[in-house]
Amino acid sequence: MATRSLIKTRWQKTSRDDEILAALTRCPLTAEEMFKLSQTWSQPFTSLRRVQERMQDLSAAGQLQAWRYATTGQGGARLYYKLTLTGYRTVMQDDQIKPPTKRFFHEISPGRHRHQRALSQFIVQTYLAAHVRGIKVTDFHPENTFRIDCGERPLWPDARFTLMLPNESQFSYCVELDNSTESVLSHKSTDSILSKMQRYLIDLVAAPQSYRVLFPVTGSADRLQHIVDLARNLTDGRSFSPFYVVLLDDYLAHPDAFFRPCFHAPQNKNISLLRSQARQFQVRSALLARPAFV
DNA sequence: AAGAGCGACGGTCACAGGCT
DNA sequence: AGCCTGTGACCGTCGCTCTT
Repeated sequence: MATRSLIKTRWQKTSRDDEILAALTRCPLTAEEMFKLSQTWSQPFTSLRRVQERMQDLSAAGQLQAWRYATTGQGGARLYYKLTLTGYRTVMQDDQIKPPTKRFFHEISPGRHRHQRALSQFIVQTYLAAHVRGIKVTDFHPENTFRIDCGERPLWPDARFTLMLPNESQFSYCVELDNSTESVLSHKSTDSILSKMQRYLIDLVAAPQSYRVLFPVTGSADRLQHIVDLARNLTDGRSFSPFYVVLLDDYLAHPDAFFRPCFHAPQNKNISLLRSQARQFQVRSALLARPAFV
């Protein structure tokens, strides 16, 4: 038998290791989240235990590093894994490449744990939802790596990605995870939801490729309603709004998340993201010459 | 104390590649 | 062809840590 100490000193990369490393370029993940995500791979893991073991082996090989989430759930604190610089260079196949952000390989500060956990769950679910419908997720930008210049201060979405449907139509999204830590309506704060929506609307007028902004909400249904109401006020009188709001728990509840009526937009309650968007896409194509917003 | 996550360890099985 | 070796996947158990 191959002992673990041998693996530590002589690590051999498998195709599954490539998937693990690639997944961690998108966001930090726990073993449980990696197990879920692996169901979209050609060789899914068959047990959580095995995922933990492999992540441990990769850590011993210097490819990953683990820290504990300050959880409030039952049982011990979960580990979350991030790439090391070595691991990042392995997956990018470039031994000179620089980190995408300053803190990309650093421990997450405790104040960000809830936000990060929710964002990672959202991203994993997005890949699962795409997988069950044969949709490809392309052009993925992790948190703080996609800059949108608009107005006096740039926007840095929590994630940015494109969905490519089997019929080759494409939809792009920015993600703004709402942890109820920012005020919804504040004309002073540049981090308020209002300020972000205004800046997205400015950018969408000039953007060469249209996109939607998703607001997964970890808080209450009231919070969700406040955000939907704000979007309605901002886009009142227009045929559609680029903002889609969803309770994170609803989004995570079923693998077919894109086609379940769990999203809320100013013009409609309980709609599915892709069914409604595919319809809008046809309308938009016909009216492309007309400016869309503001 | 109970429950959950995880590290460490020892084991089996399958497969690939090298050697005789 | 048969054997040996190395490796990855997988399984079960034990003990530790942490939270409720």
